[in-house]
Amino acid sequence: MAGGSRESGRTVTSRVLAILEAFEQSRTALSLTQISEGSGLPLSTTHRLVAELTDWGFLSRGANGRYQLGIRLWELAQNAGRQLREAARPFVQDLFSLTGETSQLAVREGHEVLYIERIYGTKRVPRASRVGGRLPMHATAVGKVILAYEEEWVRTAYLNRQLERPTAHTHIVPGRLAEELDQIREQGYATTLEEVRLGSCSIAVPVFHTGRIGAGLGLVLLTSQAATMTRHLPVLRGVSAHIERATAHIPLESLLGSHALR
Amino acid sequence: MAGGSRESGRTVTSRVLAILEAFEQSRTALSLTQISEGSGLPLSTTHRLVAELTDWGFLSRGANGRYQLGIRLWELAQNAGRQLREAARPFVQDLFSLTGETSQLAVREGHEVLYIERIYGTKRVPRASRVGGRLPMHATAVGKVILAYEEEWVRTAYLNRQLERPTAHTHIVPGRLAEELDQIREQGYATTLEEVRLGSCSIAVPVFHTGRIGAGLGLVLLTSQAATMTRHLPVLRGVSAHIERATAHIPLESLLGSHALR
DNA sequence: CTATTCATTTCCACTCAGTGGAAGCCGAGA
DNA sequence: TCTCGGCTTCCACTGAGTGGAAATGAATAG
Repeated sequence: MAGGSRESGRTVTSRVLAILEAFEQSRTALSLTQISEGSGLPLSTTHRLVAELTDWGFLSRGANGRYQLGIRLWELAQNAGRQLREAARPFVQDLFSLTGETSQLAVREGHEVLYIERIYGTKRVPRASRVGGRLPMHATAVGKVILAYEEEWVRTAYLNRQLERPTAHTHIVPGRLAEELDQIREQGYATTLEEVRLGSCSIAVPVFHTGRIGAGLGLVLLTSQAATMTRHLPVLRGVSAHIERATAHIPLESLLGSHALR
Repeated sequence: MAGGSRESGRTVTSRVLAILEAFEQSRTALSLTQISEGSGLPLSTTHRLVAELTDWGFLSRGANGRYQLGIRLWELAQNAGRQLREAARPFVQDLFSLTGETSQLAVREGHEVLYIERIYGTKRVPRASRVGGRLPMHATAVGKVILAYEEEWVRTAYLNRQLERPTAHTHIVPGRLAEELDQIREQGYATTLEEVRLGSCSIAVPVFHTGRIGAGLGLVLLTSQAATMTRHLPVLRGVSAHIERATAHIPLESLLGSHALR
């Protein structure tokens, strides 16, 4: 396993995966040439591999000749972390039903939070996150609450970097952030106010798993609701406790902390 | 492209994909040996490829040494059909909020319905389908409604096979099914009564896209509700119309009908 | 503590699948 | 008709991939 392999050149496997990952950057369908450029592979090689991936349904080709990730890939990937998501989902749904606010569940992946569940209606949607999407930890409530309860070395490593600043309200001074995390751990919840996107604020509580922090459960609200956000705390805590119970028996080592801190 | 390639042996790509697909059969984590058997590859080959997939996060290894599909794969695959799912999701959420019943959206994939959205709370859950899961079309309301509006040759091809029978209530006589499909097209909705699983019934309406049938939108209820199911029709139709409007601009060729009828 | 068994990991000489430059093709526009 | 850009096909070369076999490790019994 040794060091990084990502040099995107040696093995066939790496070429195949590089092709798939090329689709993460752009949200539109890609032409063969674009895939070739995005993956750094010669055109003819790309052509051959793409054709085979398409055969298997891992890529699909639209009417315009462009390619997209295929439904087979999606279908297959639904099995990843399925136990966890299926166990947690109805509770997140309950959280939404009880609050009427955008509800989300996220875990840490490296230096970011990865949203694994997100429920919202057609009404208010100040969306920044999405299921399967990532955001920096220090800009989100779920991220901060996870970071706050993480082991010390994770916190330290995290703060010891250049921190992104999505909006002018994002806290990026390491010292003050460290204090904020301490306070979060004391009070048992985290909040943000327009730190990832203007117009929205958020609040989140921790979800524990086998004694360690496992995930963050939170709500996103319009900034106008910021003052009264904390009224949702009882519900958040109740739902969190339910999720903890429902997922206690599920082995997560494979999901969490696997990618340490890249 | 020519004929089928699935012979699971020739190319490296096929070996890699065979390994990934090995995880679809079993819901538990797999040992190396199991993956080797499941994919039909020699152990040492499996070992090498699995190691590389793990490096990339497409597989992950639990504490017990067993492998599972990795979160990276899931994350990547969230981009497949994302436009469609993100557009439709809040409306399915609304359907759930308005009815309080398990709400689902499904498309046709070959001879089966593939559930792409499913929303339910912690209460009643007579679950048979799941997001990313498949069921035979003739046993489900969403499936029947899709089949009913499909082009003639699709219907014919479908009925011209041995039809599975999950429960004793499943309709599997081709002639009678054809009649039922005609009736569904006339009345504009389909129902089932314990046809996929005892204890539950369902009702579904069509969702059109560029003039053709695109998906099925439905509810699953307890059998005790069967008699009054149709009271949800107005809501179902309203939500369906909203989904049609919201997805009209999204190109779907790449999703639907791609895998004709395997 | 040793023997046995079964799963995983490592090794390495052989060879065929994969490669990619180049040429051919095709459709759109001038 | 000619041109251009992107896609597809071809094919001789070669090193990435292969897989049998042996080493290692973990688990259990004797």
